[in-house]
Amino acid sequence: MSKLAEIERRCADHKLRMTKQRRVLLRVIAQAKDHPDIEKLHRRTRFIDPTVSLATIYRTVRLLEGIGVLQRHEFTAGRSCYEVTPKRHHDHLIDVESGSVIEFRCPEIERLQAEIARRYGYRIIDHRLDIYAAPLQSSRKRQSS
Amino acid sequence: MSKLAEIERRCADHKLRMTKQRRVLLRVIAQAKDHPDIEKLHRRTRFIDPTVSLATIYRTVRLLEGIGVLQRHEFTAGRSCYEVTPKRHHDHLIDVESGSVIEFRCPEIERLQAEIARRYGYRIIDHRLDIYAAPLQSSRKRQSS
DNA sequence: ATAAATGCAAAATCTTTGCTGTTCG
DNA sequence: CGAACAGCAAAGATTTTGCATTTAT
Repeated sequence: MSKLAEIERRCADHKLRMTKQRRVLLRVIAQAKDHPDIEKLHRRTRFIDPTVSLATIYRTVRLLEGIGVLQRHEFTAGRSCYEVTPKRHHDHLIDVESGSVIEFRCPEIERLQAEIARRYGYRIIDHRLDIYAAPLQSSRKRQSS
Repeated sequence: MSKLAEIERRCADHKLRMTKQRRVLLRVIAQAKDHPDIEKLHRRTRFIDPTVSLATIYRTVRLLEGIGVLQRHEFTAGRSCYEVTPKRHHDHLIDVESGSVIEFRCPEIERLQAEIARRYGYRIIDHRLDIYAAPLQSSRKRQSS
């Protein structure tokens, strides 16, 4: 099942009406390989259908976050960006020079977090681990390790 | 050396002028036991000296962040809050019911992060680990474990 | 048919900034 | 004295919302 079809099914499950604007936005979201912010989503959506308004992007993204289709991040202060909620959780390493984002998993860190929460008498609802880092060989082509 | 005196010294080191408004704000900052946002800082400062303006809070907080006296956090979207940069780094567990914040340290997690960054060819500039959690016995007095 | 969704513009929030007058050093 | 700082109000930036109209089911 394609990512797009899967998202559309989840929208249907939640009784969201499939308008033409939403169809376009969902397509943009499903195709995104990065973590676009609202402005990017709007631009990409408009490229396909210039009539889609900014307000609709905001409203729809908010809905999608509400039903768990999208996940919001705040890599830079005062501006949210989004990704389709991944099947398996991952955290993010943000390249402070290029702004690009690397996704990584570390079950060991997850385990330690749960342990910490438990120690204080809590259960984890959510967590966010963002690593801001600079390439070891700055401003050069990076060689593969 | 008191926390306040220490902060004032660091301001002097950076050639910041010690105005009456700053003196009051620094006192508020040094006394804070929580992670106040701009509005709280303004309110507390005004309580001591009602003439201090919001713009001054913003400008001074920004300066203080710049010289490393303050650290900014974004526990809730679209609103920054601050704490005096701690001597030893720690992360945060946010109680999603009360909004209160628990500070914790986990060197093991730090180590794993550094390892991850290195694996991808990066060195860590900064990182943020916020755990959002609910108390195990919700809405009750928590007993010590 | 009707409840939901859209577009537009206005409003709401949070933060920054231009300007003028004041103050620290 | 001169550069830095303060207050105020206006401007920016991002996000939300009221309202009239359109659309999916």
